[in-house]
Amino acid sequence: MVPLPVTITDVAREANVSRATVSRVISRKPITSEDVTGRVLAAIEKLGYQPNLVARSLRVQQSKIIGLIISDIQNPFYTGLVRAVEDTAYKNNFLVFLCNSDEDIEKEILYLKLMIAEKVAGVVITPTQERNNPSRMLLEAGVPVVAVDRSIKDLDVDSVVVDNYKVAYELVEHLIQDGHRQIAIVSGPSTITTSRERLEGYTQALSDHGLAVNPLFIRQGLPKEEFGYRAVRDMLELEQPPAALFLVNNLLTLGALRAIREKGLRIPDDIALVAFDDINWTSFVSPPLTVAVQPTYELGRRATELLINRINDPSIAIERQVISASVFIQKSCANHLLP
Amino acid sequence: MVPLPVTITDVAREANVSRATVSRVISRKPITSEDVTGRVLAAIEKLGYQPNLVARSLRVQQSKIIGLIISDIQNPFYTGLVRAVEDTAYKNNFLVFLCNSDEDIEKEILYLKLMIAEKVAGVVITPTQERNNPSRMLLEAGVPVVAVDRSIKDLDVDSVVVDNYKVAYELVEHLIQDGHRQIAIVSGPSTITTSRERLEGYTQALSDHGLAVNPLFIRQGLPKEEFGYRAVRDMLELEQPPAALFLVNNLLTLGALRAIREKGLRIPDDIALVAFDDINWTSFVSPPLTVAVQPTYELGRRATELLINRINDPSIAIERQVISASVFIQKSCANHLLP
DNA sequence: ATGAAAGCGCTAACAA
DNA sequence: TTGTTAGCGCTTTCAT
Repeated sequence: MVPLPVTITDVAREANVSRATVSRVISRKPITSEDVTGRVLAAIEKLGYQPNLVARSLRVQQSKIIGLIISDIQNPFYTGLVRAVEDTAYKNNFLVFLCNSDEDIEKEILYLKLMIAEKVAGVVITPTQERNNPSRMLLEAGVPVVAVDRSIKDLDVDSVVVDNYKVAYELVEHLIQDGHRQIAIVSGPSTITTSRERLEGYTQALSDHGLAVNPLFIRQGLPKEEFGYRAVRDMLELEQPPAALFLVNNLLTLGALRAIREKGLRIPDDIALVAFDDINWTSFVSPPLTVAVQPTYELGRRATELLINRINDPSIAIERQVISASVFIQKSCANHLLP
Repeated sequence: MVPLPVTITDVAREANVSRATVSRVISRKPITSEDVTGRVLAAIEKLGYQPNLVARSLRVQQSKIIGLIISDIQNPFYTGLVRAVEDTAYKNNFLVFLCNSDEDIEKEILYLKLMIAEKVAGVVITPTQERNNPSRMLLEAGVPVVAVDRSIKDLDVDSVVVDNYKVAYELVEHLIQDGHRQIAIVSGPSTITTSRERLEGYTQALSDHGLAVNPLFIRQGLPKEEFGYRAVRDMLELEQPPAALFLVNNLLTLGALRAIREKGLRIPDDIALVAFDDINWTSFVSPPLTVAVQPTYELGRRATELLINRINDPSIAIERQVISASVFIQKSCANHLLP
């Protein structure tokens, strides 16, 4: 019951060679004779030797581990992204540390420090703040970083993002073209890249079409279900409630749907709705929602590839990739006032 | 741009003490004088020292990392579980390696070897196979294991599972009490604990109520959306199609819903349905489905606590915790043939 | 209460 | 082609 770990020394003794030679065989250095290679391999097999990666990491001063710091794995949006990171890491023989930061900058900092302490090879992160981001610590410690989904200002890192401004603009413009004038937005705080950019797309679309921006129709809060519910419920109580809603993410949309249902309103007859993010039950909601589906898997895949490329060659140029989201026009935004 | 890592030696020099003393201060050994402690702390602060956890792990022969091997993070069922594992690990100052095994035993083995090689403190796993499970390797290497959601036969490990047999029995019995006779099941392969137990609950409920078990009504395959779709589509083509369906997980249910909709059938008028797993869009499907909601977060939390307890004291008795799932009876199982 | 020294398992110079 | 040796950064005896 005392599991004595078999080390490289045991293998060396068993194969009658030095530890260095065993090491060479393991790392497939093409400088070992067939005879010796065979003996070592046999000894490894016989003893059931597993190399100690911790020792190797210490010695070579870098590990085959990448850190993934995201806001919340339970958000369906991030699930696909996480899966992509894991898949891509797996293909390249990396393991991944999963860390949930919960939009909490202190928690994010704590995890960043742990990533440095664990000497990870690199980090993929959805930064909580756009400005003054603590990821700077990583760079100072020489750990490559890739920002995904959200950007980091004034920090020279690779990033993979969606064209939030443009897509938001399109969604809102679509509502306008359907004849809507009273369009409200429910968004996250402007410290988050995506929230800020989507809000900008919204206001720009309104003013480009000569529509006034009504402050009562702009709600910003924690981008979670609860806030989506409260914001929409409140706005529906207004003297002049909005006729159309723009929800900037899936959780807010969930909350909005709850408020709308509670109020007994129907989509799109009583209120129109467009939103960011696929919600995998979209096709079961009637009518289907008009949404901008984000390529979450692609985001994660590209971010991880970027990171691994940089790990392999830190000198390559910083890259910023922008992917487009696909807008699916569906019935949820029709305007019943029009013919 | 060359980030020179500051080590314990640098701190020692700065504080004019030995490395041993710095180490003592860091690990809060209560045997350092106030004077020295202060100097060391100041030096750490000044130099921005971060301990190298890899070196520590090598030295103390164990890390503050746990491995999590699950079938697929993209399955909503596992998302809550993963989150719980991460939360609990975080509270206890552990990091977690996220590994997707994809029901692939080879991939599972590869990850298990990596966990051993990385010298993790313990592993939480949803084993792919009930029998002859490769987790044996972990135990032989002295790494504690906790099985969650599924069990491992003939291996002495802690586990946290749901009472699948009982819950399945209840769901099927409910259909029977609603007057259904032609009840089909779509399940996973019997090598997976949960699939086997739920199938057993199904057959037992049928025979306890004097109903024959129709082999045509038992479908087993990869527990994914695609198989759910194919299995239900095929059965609906039968001369004598089933009048009620029992889906043993969320993905299969998704597939079933697709097949049912494609066929133009309505629930429960044309076909009744009960299922395992919450599907977060349940409340938006009309009518709401009768489902057994599994306490996924609780599963993950308890499993991780069990694991950490065992890491702290390997001598404690093996524990098997069984949690109950909550059955939500909703309209999806009503029998239109009855008054 | 503190320091000196050894060693965790591995890899990489350097020698042979 | 192979072996010898040193050392990655840390903790922990054992002295003092």
